[in-house]
Amino acid sequence: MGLTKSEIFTDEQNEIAAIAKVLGHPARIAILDYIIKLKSCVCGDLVKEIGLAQPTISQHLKELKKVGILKGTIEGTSVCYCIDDENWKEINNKLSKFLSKNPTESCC
Amino acid sequence: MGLTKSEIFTDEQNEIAAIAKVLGHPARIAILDYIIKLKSCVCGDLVKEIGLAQPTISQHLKELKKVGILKGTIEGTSVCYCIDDENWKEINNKLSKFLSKNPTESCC
DNA sequence: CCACTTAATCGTAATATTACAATAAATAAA
DNA sequence: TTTATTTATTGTAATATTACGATTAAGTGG
Repeated sequence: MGLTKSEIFTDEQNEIAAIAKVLGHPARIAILDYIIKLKSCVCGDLVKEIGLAQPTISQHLKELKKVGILKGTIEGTSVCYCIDDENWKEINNKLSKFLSKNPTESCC
Repeated sequence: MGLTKSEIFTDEQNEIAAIAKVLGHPARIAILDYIIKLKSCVCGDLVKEIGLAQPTISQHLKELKKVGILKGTIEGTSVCYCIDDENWKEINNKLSKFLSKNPTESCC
């Protein structure tokens, strides 16, 4: 046990969950907040800005990249992380679609 | 280690993450899908509908209740779970607000 | 009261996540 | 080449999550 039974859910359910899961950590929200605020790429000052060790930030960035929210381009010795606008839109659509599913009136 | 350093993030960041975290499991998405689809309360047939053991479903329901997405009312020997419409709206707003933060043009 | 049904809780095993020190890899600058 | 600088990776400890069997709790019907 301890392992999610993905096989019993639909692809859509697994996908929504996977996206939400990545957004389910304050460090990753903070990283996105920071990158979005600067409106441009950000490199290793995330480590200074957010109070976490460099390997930890690197790990979080990796997860954000894995679901496609971020993309990183190497710039000399540092790496520039940005929002992947296309994917962000798609992710936004998918989550919004899910969130707008609610019936107006629940029974209890 | 292994414990999230919530203190170093803003309340808003922690809140968004907490909501997303709960949505970050396909079983909980499936539960919500089912409850929303029926447009009315659902009791223990979630256990039949979704292929997970009763204690597991119960655990997931508890987490959905914890962040306020669901509310459960006892009906005789069974329990009726519904979307908490007020909270759902608020959660929708908070997530939508976060997702609409993205600048139109990223740098890389 | 006694069986039955339904859901919550407890205990626990398996796995995942979070965080970081240590180290490696890769480029830049001297 | 050597030395910084920057980021990724590896290894690992602490904690959290997921899932479920066993049990408990609480109501229903006989």
